[in-house]
Amino acid sequence: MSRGESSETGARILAAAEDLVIREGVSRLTLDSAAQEAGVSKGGILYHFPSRAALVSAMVERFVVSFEADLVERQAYSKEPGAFTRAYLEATFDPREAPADCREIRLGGALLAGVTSDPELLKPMRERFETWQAALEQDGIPAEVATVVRLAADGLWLSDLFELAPVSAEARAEVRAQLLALLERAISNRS
Amino acid sequence: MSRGESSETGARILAAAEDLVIREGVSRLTLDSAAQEAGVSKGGILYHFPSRAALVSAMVERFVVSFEADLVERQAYSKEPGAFTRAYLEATFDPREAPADCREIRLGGALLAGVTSDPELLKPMRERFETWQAALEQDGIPAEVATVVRLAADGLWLSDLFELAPVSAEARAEVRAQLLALLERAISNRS
DNA sequence: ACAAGTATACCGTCTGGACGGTACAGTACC
DNA sequence: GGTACTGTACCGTCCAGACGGTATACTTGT
Repeated sequence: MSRGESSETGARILAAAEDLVIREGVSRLTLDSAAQEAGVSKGGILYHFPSRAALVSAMVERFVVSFEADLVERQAYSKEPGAFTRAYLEATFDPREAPADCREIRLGGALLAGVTSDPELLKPMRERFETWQAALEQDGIPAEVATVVRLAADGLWLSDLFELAPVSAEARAEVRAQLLALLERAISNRS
Repeated sequence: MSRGESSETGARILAAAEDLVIREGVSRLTLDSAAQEAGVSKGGILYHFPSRAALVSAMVERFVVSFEADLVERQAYSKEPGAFTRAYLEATFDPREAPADCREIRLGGALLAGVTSDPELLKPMRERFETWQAALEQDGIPAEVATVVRLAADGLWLSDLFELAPVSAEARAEVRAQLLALLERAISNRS
């Protein structure tokens, strides 16, 4: 289907497209603008990604895989109860790429927002969320506690994305502590 | 700027546009499609809303006002601590228009997703969120508890909107109970 | 009372630009 | 001689917005 990021130029195109999407949103991502951003011709883009949709799809895929990797890393293969829930919480509250604009997080939202026209493009993201939710429910703590943590984390993401009353750094730390306390309580209370 | 919904036809256009957006997303809202849906000509639309952006903007405004009214109604002017937080929680978990697909909630998300191209259109929504967040922080309970509730509610909204591992009705009730318990604990523990 | 003028509420066509995608000829490197 | 492009030219579609027109109601001067 698409040569994608297997090649050097393909990866550069993808990265440039991501920059563009983060800066201006998916709706402003055109083949021409992406070509310009990547320093490549339009033909060059279509050589690597057979259509605009394929390009967007590759971005979604990459985003999902990246967050997934973050989760795995944080969990560090711990099997303790609540480990996955904690990883999810921390991955959202203290993103890896803290520097300034938190590229990855913003990208996800821009993508999320931009692909509503074509539900097919959201499919990989939907599938991952289902997987994560399932993992949360099997995390050795009550499912409703894990779900509360997940929803709050997702809510934080939402507020960051669209800048809907974003939570300040201090408040964020307090909220994080509150959720961790909830988590600890659930761990020590389990039967 | 726009005659808007002050007239009968203006309101009909707005309602028709909302239906269209809920069904197909903002990207599919064109002047032509809206005209057809409303049983009005394209010129007729532009008479009431001077541009497509004005139409979308009116929808955002209406959505925000509607949710706001829901909050006020649920709060019923109670001044008890946690009243606003509880109202926010319940407005999200048990939407007024329960029937089927919950029109209002879906509309908000479709709008949210669709207006990323023009950040200006989100402004009224941003302002409201700031107001609500401020109210939550002044609700007579610790701000971090109120914020956790808000974030979880927003997270639920997000998951519904994009169908990202949506929470089942039973799980939703349990999560709601969990958050209410957190709220009650905060109320009884306040100094 | 009645013509003339004016404002309101639309209708429907046209245009110009943006964009996705195609086609293809050419280039440079390995 | 194939792989990896560049560059240009072009097609078809979609769509916002402009614009000229129309029908009806309401006002105003006489």
